[in-house]
Amino acid sequence: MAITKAELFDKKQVQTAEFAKALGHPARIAILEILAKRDTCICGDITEQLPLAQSTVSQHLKALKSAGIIKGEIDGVRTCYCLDEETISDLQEIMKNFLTNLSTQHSNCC
Amino acid sequence: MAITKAELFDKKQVQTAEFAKALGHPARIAILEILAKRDTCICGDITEQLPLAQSTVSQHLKALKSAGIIKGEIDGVRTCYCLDEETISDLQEIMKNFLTNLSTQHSNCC
DNA sequence: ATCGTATATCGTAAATTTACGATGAATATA
DNA sequence: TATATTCATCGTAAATTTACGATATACGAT
Repeated sequence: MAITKAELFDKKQVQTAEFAKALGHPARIAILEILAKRDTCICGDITEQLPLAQSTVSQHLKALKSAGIIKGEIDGVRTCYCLDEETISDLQEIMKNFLTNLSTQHSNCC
Repeated sequence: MAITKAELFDKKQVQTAEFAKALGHPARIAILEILAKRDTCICGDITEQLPLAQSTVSQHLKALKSAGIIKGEIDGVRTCYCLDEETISDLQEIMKNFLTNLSTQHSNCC
Protein backbone atom coordinates (compact mmCIF):
# COMPACT_ATOMS: atom_id res chain seq x y z
CA MET A 1 0.00 0.00 0.00
CA ALA A 2 1.25 3.40 -0.85
CA ILE A 3 -0.53 4.60 2.24
CA THR A 4 1.91 6.81 4.00
CA LYS A 5 1.54 6.44 7.70
CA ALA A 6 1.94 10.15 8.02
CA GLU A 7 -0.08 10.38 11.21
CA LEU A 8 2.55 8.29 12.95
CA PHE A 9 5.22 10.90 12.42
CA ASP A 10 5.99 14.35 13.71
CA LYS A 11 4.05 17.22 12.24
CA LYS A 12 7.29 18.89 11.34
CA GLN A 13 8.58 15.76 9.68
CA VAL A 14 5.40 15.40 7.68
CA GLN A 15 5.55 19.01 6.57
CA THR A 16 9.17 18.76 5.54
CA ALA A 17 8.45 15.61 3.59
CA GLU A 18 5.43 17.18 1.90
CA PHE A 19 7.38 20.15 0.67
CA ALA A 20 10.16 17.90 -0.52
CA LYS A 21 7.69 15.70 -2.30
CA ALA A 22 6.19 18.69 -4.08
CA LEU A 23 9.67 19.43 -5.45
CA GLY A 24 10.24 15.80 -6.32
CA HIS A 25 9.66 15.95 -10.04
CA PRO A 26 11.76 17.69 -12.69
CA ALA A 27 8.67 19.15 -14.35
CA ARG A 28 7.71 20.88 -11.13
CA ILE A 29 11.24 22.16 -10.65
CA ALA A 30 11.13 23.48 -14.20
CA ILE A 31 7.76 25.14 -13.66
CA LEU A 32 9.04 26.94 -10.58
CA GLU A 33 12.10 28.13 -12.46
CA ILE A 34 9.94 29.43 -15.28
CA LEU A 35 7.76 31.31 -12.83
CA ALA A 36 10.82 32.72 -11.09
CA LYS A 37 12.33 34.03 -14.30
CA ARG A 38 9.38 36.35 -14.76
CA ASP A 39 8.57 39.33 -12.66
CA THR A 40 4.99 39.10 -13.77
CA CYS A 41 2.48 36.32 -13.64
CA ILE A 42 2.38 33.72 -16.29
CA CYS A 43 -0.45 32.00 -17.96
CA GLY A 44 -0.61 29.46 -20.69
CA ASP A 45 2.87 29.63 -22.02
CA ILE A 46 4.13 27.34 -19.30
CA THR A 47 2.95 24.36 -21.28
CA GLU A 48 4.77 25.50 -24.38
CA GLN A 49 8.04 25.48 -22.52
CA LEU A 50 7.70 21.94 -21.26
CA PRO A 51 7.90 18.62 -23.10
CA LEU A 52 4.59 17.50 -21.65
CA ALA A 53 0.94 17.51 -22.59
CA GLN A 54 -1.25 20.34 -21.39
CA SER A 55 -3.23 18.10 -19.07
CA THR A 56 -0.06 16.79 -17.49
CA VAL A 57 1.26 20.27 -16.88
CA SER A 58 -2.08 21.17 -15.37
CA GLN A 59 -1.70 18.27 -12.96
CA HIS A 60 1.76 19.40 -11.90
CA LEU A 61 0.49 22.92 -11.42
CA LYS A 62 -2.25 21.55 -9.21
CA ALA A 63 0.30 19.69 -7.11
CA LEU A 64 2.36 22.82 -6.61
CA LYS A 65 -0.74 24.80 -5.83
CA SER A 66 -2.01 22.40 -3.21
CA ALA A 67 1.43 22.46 -1.60
CA GLY A 68 0.95 26.22 -1.43
CA ILE A 69 4.09 26.95 -3.41
CA ILE A 70 2.31 28.72 -6.25
CA LYS A 71 -0.88 30.70 -6.59
CA GLY A 72 -3.24 30.62 -9.53
CA GLU A 73 -5.77 33.27 -10.38
CA ILE A 74 -8.29 33.16 -13.15
CA ASP A 75 -7.98 36.06 -15.55
CA GLY A 76 -10.55 35.74 -18.25
CA VAL A 77 -9.99 32.62 -20.25
CA ARG A 78 -6.52 32.22 -18.91
CA THR A 79 -5.20 31.31 -15.52
CA CYS A 80 -2.42 33.35 -14.10
CA TYR A 81 0.19 31.54 -12.07
CA CYS A 82 2.89 32.90 -9.87
CA LEU A 83 5.06 31.92 -6.96
CA ASP A 84 3.74 32.27 -3.44
CA GLU A 85 6.57 34.18 -1.85
CA GLU A 86 5.38 33.52 1.64
CA THR A 87 5.34 29.75 1.33
CA ILE A 88 8.68 29.86 -0.42
CA SER A 89 10.11 31.70 2.57
CA ASP A 90 8.76 29.03 4.85
CA LEU A 91 10.10 26.34 2.59
CA GLN A 92 13.49 27.98 2.59
CA GLU A 93 13.52 28.21 6.35
CA ILE A 94 12.38 24.63 6.84
CA MET A 95 14.87 23.17 4.41
CA LYS A 96 17.71 25.25 5.78
CA ASN A 97 16.95 24.20 9.33
CA PHE A 98 16.56 20.59 8.43
CA LEU A 99 19.72 20.40 6.38
CA THR A 100 21.94 22.35 8.77
CA ASN A 101 20.79 20.10 11.56
CA LEU A 102 21.99 17.19 9.50
CA SER A 103 25.36 18.64 8.79
CA THR A 104 26.56 19.52 12.27
CA GLN A 105 29.11 17.33 14.01
CA HIS A 106 29.45 13.63 12.96
CA SER A 107 33.02 12.77 13.33
CA ASN A 108 33.67 9.17 14.20
CA CYS A 109 31.63 7.59 11.47
CA CYS A 110 32.17 4.91 8.88
CA MET B 1 2.36 5.87 -16.66
CA ALA B 2 4.49 6.90 -13.80
CA ILE B 3 7.34 7.09 -16.26
CA THR B 4 9.04 10.32 -15.51
CA LYS B 5 10.32 11.89 -18.68
CA ALA B 6 13.46 12.81 -16.87
CA GLU B 7 15.60 12.77 -19.97
CA LEU B 8 13.58 15.65 -21.33
CA PHE B 9 14.67 17.95 -18.55
CA ASP B 10 17.84 19.65 -17.47
CA LYS B 11 20.40 17.57 -15.63
CA LYS B 12 20.33 20.07 -12.81
CA GLN B 13 16.54 19.96 -12.64
CA VAL B 14 16.59 16.19 -12.55
CA GLN B 15 19.17 16.16 -9.79
CA THR B 16 17.28 18.68 -7.72
CA ALA B 17 14.09 16.70 -8.12
CA GLU B 18 15.82 13.45 -7.22
CA PHE B 19 17.19 14.83 -3.99
CA ALA B 20 13.83 16.32 -3.14
CA LYS B 21 12.13 13.04 -3.87
CA ALA B 22 14.50 11.20 -1.56
CA LEU B 23 13.38 13.54 1.22
CA GLY B 24 9.75 13.16 0.24
CA HIS B 25 8.63 10.77 2.95
CA PRO B 26 8.33 11.39 6.69
CA ALA B 27 10.02 8.10 7.49
CA ARG B 28 13.09 9.14 5.55
CA ILE B 29 13.12 12.53 7.21
CA ALA B 30 12.89 10.76 10.56
CA ILE B 31 15.70 8.38 9.68
CA LEU B 32 17.98 11.26 8.75
CA GLU B 33 17.18 13.03 11.99
CA ILE B 34 17.94 9.91 13.97
CA LEU B 35 21.26 9.53 12.21
CA ALA B 36 22.07 13.18 12.80
CA LYS B 37 21.40 12.97 16.51
CA ARG B 38 24.22 10.48 16.90
CA ASP B 39 27.85 11.21 16.53
CA THR B 40 28.47 7.57 15.87
CA CYS B 41 27.05 5.21 13.35
CA ILE B 42 23.82 3.47 13.96
CA CYS B 43 22.68 0.03 13.23
CA GLY B 44 19.52 -1.83 14.03
CA ASP B 45 17.93 0.47 16.51
CA ILE B 46 16.63 2.67 13.72
CA THR B 47 13.73 0.29 13.23
CA GLU B 48 12.87 0.38 16.90
CA GLN B 49 12.42 4.12 16.74
CA LEU B 50 10.01 4.05 13.82
CA PRO B 51 6.40 2.89 13.61
CA LEU B 52 7.19 0.70 10.64
CA ALA B 53 8.10 -2.89 9.95
CA GLN B 54 11.76 -3.82 9.65
CA SER B 55 11.47 -4.59 5.96
CA THR B 56 9.86 -1.24 5.29
CA VAL B 57 12.59 0.62 7.13
CA SER B 58 15.13 -1.33 5.15
CA GLN B 59 13.47 -0.13 1.96
CA HIS B 60 13.61 3.50 3.07
CA LEU B 61 17.25 3.07 4.01
CA LYS B 62 17.90 1.71 0.56
CA ALA B 63 16.24 4.74 -1.02
CA LEU B 64 18.37 7.13 1.01
CA LYS B 65 21.45 5.12 0.21
CA SER B 66 20.88 5.10 -3.52
CA ALA B 67 20.36 8.86 -3.39
CA GLY B 68 23.79 8.98 -1.77
CA ILE B 69 22.53 10.72 1.33
CA ILE B 70 23.54 7.96 3.71
CA LYS B 71 26.23 5.33 3.74
CA GLY B 72 25.85 1.80 5.04
CA GLU B 73 28.67 -0.44 6.05
CA ILE B 74 28.40 -4.02 7.15
CA ASP B 75 29.82 -4.58 10.59
CA GLY B 76 29.45 -8.20 11.52
CA VAL B 77 25.82 -9.15 11.69
CA ARG B 78 24.73 -5.57 11.75
CA THR B 79 24.84 -2.84 9.19
CA CYS B 80 26.11 0.49 10.26
CA TYR B 81 24.44 3.53 8.78
CA CYS B 82 25.50 7.10 8.85
CA LEU B 83 25.02 10.34 6.97
CA ASP B 84 27.16 11.04 3.95
CA GLU B 85 28.41 14.49 4.82
CA GLU B 86 29.63 15.17 1.34
CA THR B 87 26.32 14.54 -0.36
CA ILE B 88 24.55 16.51 2.33
CA SER B 89 26.80 19.46 1.55
CA ASP B 90 25.88 19.16 -2.09
CA LEU B 91 22.24 18.84 -1.23
CA GLN B 92 22.45 21.92 0.95
CA GLU B 93 24.10 23.88 -1.81
CA ILE B 94 21.65 22.74 -4.46
CA MET B 95 18.59 23.47 -2.37
CA LYS B 96 19.90 26.82 -1.26
CA ASN B 97 20.65 27.87 -4.80
CA PHE B 98 17.36 26.66 -6.11
CA LEU B 99 15.29 28.28 -3.40
CA THR B 100 17.10 31.61 -3.37
CA ASN B 101 16.67 31.80 -7.11
CA LEU B 102 12.96 31.44 -6.54
CA SER B 103 12.74 34.12 -3.94
CA THR B 104 14.44 37.00 -5.70
CA GLN B 105 12.35 39.81 -7.17
CA HIS B 106 8.69 39.15 -8.13
CA SER B 107 6.83 42.26 -7.42
CA ASN B 108 3.85 42.82 -9.63
CA CYS B 109 2.16 39.52 -9.20
CA CYS B 110 -1.34 38.30 -8.46
C1' DA C 1 27.62 -27.91 14.18
C1' DT C 2 23.58 -25.57 15.81
C1' DC C 3 20.99 -21.76 17.25
C1' DG C 4 19.83 -17.01 17.55
C1' DT C 5 20.06 -12.35 15.86
C1' DA C 6 20.35 -8.71 12.33
C1' DT C 7 19.33 -7.19 8.07
C1' DA C 8 18.38 -7.54 3.04
C1' DT C 9 15.48 -9.27 -0.36
C1' DC C 10 11.32 -11.48 -2.34
C1' DG C 11 6.53 -11.72 -3.17
C1' DT C 12 2.48 -9.41 -2.92
C1' DA C 13 -1.28 -5.96 -2.37
C1' DA C 14 -3.07 -1.48 -2.43
C1' DA C 15 -2.49 3.37 -3.24
C1' DT C 16 -0.44 6.91 -5.68
C1' DT C 17 1.94 9.11 -9.46
C1' DT C 18 2.76 10.27 -14.08
C1' DA C 19 1.09 10.74 -18.48
C1' DC C 20 -2.11 11.27 -22.28
C1' DG C 21 -6.30 12.15 -25.00
C1' DA C 22 -10.97 13.54 -24.71
C1' DT C 23 -14.24 16.34 -22.83
C1' DG C 24 -16.24 20.27 -20.46
C1' DA C 25 -16.73 25.01 -18.88
C1' DA C 26 -15.82 29.70 -19.39
C1' DT C 27 -14.64 33.56 -21.92
C1' DA C 28 -13.20 36.29 -25.78
C1' DT C 29 -13.78 37.27 -30.62
C1' DA C 30 -15.81 37.26 -35.23
C1' DT D 1 -24.98 33.85 -31.84
C1' DA D 2 -21.37 30.85 -33.47
C1' DT D 3 -16.61 29.83 -33.07
C1' DA D 4 -12.17 29.56 -31.19
C1' DT D 5 -9.17 29.51 -27.25
C1' DT D 6 -7.62 28.46 -22.61
C1' DC D 7 -7.45 25.63 -19.00
C1' DA D 8 -9.30 22.10 -15.60
C1' DT D 9 -11.07 17.71 -15.03
C1' DC D 10 -12.31 12.93 -16.27
C1' DG D 11 -11.16 8.42 -17.68
C1' DT D 12 -7.66 5.40 -18.28
C1' DA D 13 -3.19 2.87 -18.42
C1' DA D 14 1.24 1.83 -16.79
C1' DA D 15 4.85 2.45 -13.47
C1' DT D 16 6.19 3.35 -8.98
C1' DT D 17 5.76 3.70 -4.04
C1' DT D 18 4.65 2.17 0.40
C1' DA D 19 3.90 -1.43 3.38
C1' DC D 20 3.97 -6.02 5.28
C1' DG D 21 5.10 -10.87 6.19
C1' DA D 22 8.01 -14.55 4.90
C1' DT D 23 12.27 -16.02 3.66
C1' DA D 24 17.22 -15.97 2.90
C1' DT D 25 21.80 -14.84 4.25
C1' DA D 26 25.46 -14.00 7.15
C1' DC D 27 27.57 -13.74 11.32
C1' DG D 28 28.28 -14.48 16.37
C1' DA D 29 27.62 -17.26 20.27
C1' DT D 30 26.89 -21.67 22.48
